Amino acid sequence: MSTSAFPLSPHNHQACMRETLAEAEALAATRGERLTPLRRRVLEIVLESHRPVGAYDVLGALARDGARPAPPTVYRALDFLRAQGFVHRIDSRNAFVACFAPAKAHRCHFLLCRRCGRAAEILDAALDQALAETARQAGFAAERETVEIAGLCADCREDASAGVGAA
Amino acid sequence: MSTSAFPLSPHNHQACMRETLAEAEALAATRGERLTPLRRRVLEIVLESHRPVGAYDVLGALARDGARPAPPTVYRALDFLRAQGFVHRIDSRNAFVACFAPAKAHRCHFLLCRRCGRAAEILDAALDQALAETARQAGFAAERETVEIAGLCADCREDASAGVGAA
DNA sequence: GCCGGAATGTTATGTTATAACAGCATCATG
DNA sequence: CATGATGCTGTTATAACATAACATTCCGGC
Ligand SMILES: [Zn+2]
Ligand SMILES: [Zn+2]
Ligand SMILES: [Zn+2]
Ligand SMILES: [Zn+2]
Repeated sequence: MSTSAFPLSPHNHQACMRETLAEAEALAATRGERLTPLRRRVLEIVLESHRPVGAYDVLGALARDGARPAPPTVYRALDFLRAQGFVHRIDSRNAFVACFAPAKAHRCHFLLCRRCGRAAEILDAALDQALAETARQAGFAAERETVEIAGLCADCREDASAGVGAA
Repeated sequence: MSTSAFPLSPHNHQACMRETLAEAEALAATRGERLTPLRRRVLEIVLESHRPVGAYDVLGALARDGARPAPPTVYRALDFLRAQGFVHRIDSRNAFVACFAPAKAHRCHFLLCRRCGRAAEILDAALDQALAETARQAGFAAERETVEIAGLCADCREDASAGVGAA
């Protein structure tokens, strides 16, 4: 289970998916929540990459499965997965990304690479602290945070400086 | 010109608007950019409150003026105003808010009150620092940041704890 | 088997945003 | 003044994202 800074470039993503899915199933069972076939399938679809996917991308993937669900079906599944913390929403992209550490309570802060498209969850106590302190100073009671830093990830910076231009 | 933490509850907003608009005009002139009547009017509309407004709200306001522009007209004006830093986008709300300190270079970080609806720009060096450090540690080259903290502002916390329920 | 609640299906519509091209204003230049 | 370049705005159409409202089905408990 990779909780590290940026999703390790060459990692065994099959195992990464499998483990995360198992973790989600265990959590749902513990909580008495029902990870139904549809919800599980939607989670699989979102887990397939570390890139945010749109709700209509999920819809398309389900359609290729043979089912032809309408948008509400997908949004409901995503709502459930979000409520369970299995999936997060990327506000700046109107898209959804899987959480690869759903068991660990955390705030949802992201690095978004504009080149490779990957979204990495940040787990940084100093940042959490700074955000909390900012709110405190303003007398503001924070309830939810959207923190999304867009730019170039380390891998893509290297590629770019090496003059490589992949499609 | 109020650059302070949360837009001071009882402030002279007419003056606040007027000064900010003048500042924007001066900046545009300095930069050789054209703050046309349409763009200026859109800025006025967004300046009318410290609350984020949707593009279609702006469209509605323009319609009430008598013109009946189509969406692209509004989005183009908003794009211009954003490029000039006169307006910021609130990603978590698909809405736009005026910048009341357009002359000052700054990152766009917001406090969003769910009760009064106001958006306050945060100018906090420690937070900027923490975000920069987070990116640096990941080897990430940050280009744009979305930082939006939603919750209850100080005024609204007081009102709530006083049991007051304003419309 | 029957009931009740949860999940999903279905239809329709609402909301946000952009592509593509047409027309017009403004301004420098000859 | 004509001319053309540029940039702003208008217009039409459509794409992309999201939800309301109601029907149906599934599934466990009785
Ligand atoms: Zn992986
Ligand atoms: Zn990258
Ligand atoms: Zn004001
Ligand atoms: Zn408030």
